[in-house]
Amino acid sequence: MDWVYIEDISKFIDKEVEIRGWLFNKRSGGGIKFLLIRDGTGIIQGVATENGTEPESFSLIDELNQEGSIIVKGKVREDSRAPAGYELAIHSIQVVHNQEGYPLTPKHHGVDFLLQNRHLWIRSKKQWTVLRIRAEIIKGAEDYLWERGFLKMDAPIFTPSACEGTTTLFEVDYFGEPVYLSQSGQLYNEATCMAFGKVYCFGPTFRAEKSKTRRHLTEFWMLEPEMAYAHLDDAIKLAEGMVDYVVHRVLDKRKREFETLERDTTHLESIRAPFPCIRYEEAVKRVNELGKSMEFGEDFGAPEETALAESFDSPFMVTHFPQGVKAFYMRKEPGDTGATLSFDLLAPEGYGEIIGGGEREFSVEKLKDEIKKRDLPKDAFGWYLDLRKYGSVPHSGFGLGIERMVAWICGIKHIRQTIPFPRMLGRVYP
RNA sequence: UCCUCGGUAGCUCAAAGGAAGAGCACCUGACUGUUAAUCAGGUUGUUGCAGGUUCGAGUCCUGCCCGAGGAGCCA
Repeated sequence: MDWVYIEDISKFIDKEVEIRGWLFNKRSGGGIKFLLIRDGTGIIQGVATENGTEPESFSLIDELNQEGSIIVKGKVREDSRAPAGYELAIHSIQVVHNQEGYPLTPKHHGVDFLLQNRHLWIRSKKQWTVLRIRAEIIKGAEDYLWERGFLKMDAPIFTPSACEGTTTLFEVDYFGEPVYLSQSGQLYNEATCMAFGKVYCFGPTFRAEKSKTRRHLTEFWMLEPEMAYAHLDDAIKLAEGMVDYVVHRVLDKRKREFETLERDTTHLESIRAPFPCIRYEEAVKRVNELGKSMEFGEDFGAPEETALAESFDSPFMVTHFPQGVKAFYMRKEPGDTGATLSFDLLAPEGYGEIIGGGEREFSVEKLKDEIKKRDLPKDAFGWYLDLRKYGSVPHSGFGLGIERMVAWICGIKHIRQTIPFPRMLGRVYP
């Protein structure tokens, strides 16, 4: 008898199969018992009857508890009364492990309780679904880059100093020396892209900001491509092309998951690159027209960003931010406008900034000036300045926040549900 | 760091100064097509911690702890 996975069950109609999984829920109707069995790839309803099931297995069902691990043998059949259209006529059940008292009952629970039980919560339908979509989003984004000749070059997590200087860092004792957990792979990407042309890194990044909102984690995953000999326009094209590709691929490959989430995907389906693109000055003007007040030179606050995003029905870009709101390595716009060759890509529906990027400063003198102006520790940037001393070229790239992307695509309000184990202010368990 | 809200049974919540309750989970029983199954019965308490006011505090006051939403900052 073949051990099969539930996601493949439609290929085994009228066949005898074995499913190895866990009891998701059960209902009993006297002489007939319904088991919802999950195996990590899906959920199927198993039906046990007095006539069709071994007597020992049949009576054993009464003692089975939620999330007990079981190996079930039976025959697959189509039945419109079953939740997924297929069900398993159970012949026998082998109990691998059974224990009562599973904390997460199929009822409502509070946020704190669920987060304390995150290691179990990820078994529940909605969390499981979101994390499957997350995996597909990551694979899609990486495939998109590989198909375009990008190589994955991992950036270090221990770093000697800040990439952007302004945000708070987690300090770690490194054999007596202070080092910091990476807040971006950006600077290292610039080195690897001068060696390999087109690269990306994908890893966790850490921000010790005391942010307590639905858009923030202290540990989140960022996908950062970087291209040598590329300008702002090239980075923008890559970013919007990637978002377009990933959205449609996920809609195509994870249709069933979106049905489970009851996510209305009509606006996602209509997304087509290129996206609307406005300069920072225009965005500020627009925000003020929308009734939020905002000065030129400021970055967008959350309410301003949301108002702006609501005036578009697709993802859109804001370009040429002033120097003050962007990192020291962002290249200045030629012609002394005070703007940088930068862009943010914002998701609609109030999900905010999911991509930030631009063209990097490649003149060693201008970069030195900027480091001095911002009072950054210049010794730590020696190697970085070397990149401009030896074979410096224009180069561009961006960083994509995976969790915000997942939240937007899944229509999830809080980013904590878009990563298996969220790290937040005051929460590092489990 | 600041603002707002909250902490009562394993879970979700009610009890507006006067006998601590309900639903779910769990246990017992009924039911051969259930969809968070349903129905009947049963078990479940240091009301976050410390102090105060009062004849009497889950309820009012003070301090602390923990959590949630938001701001700033950011992806």
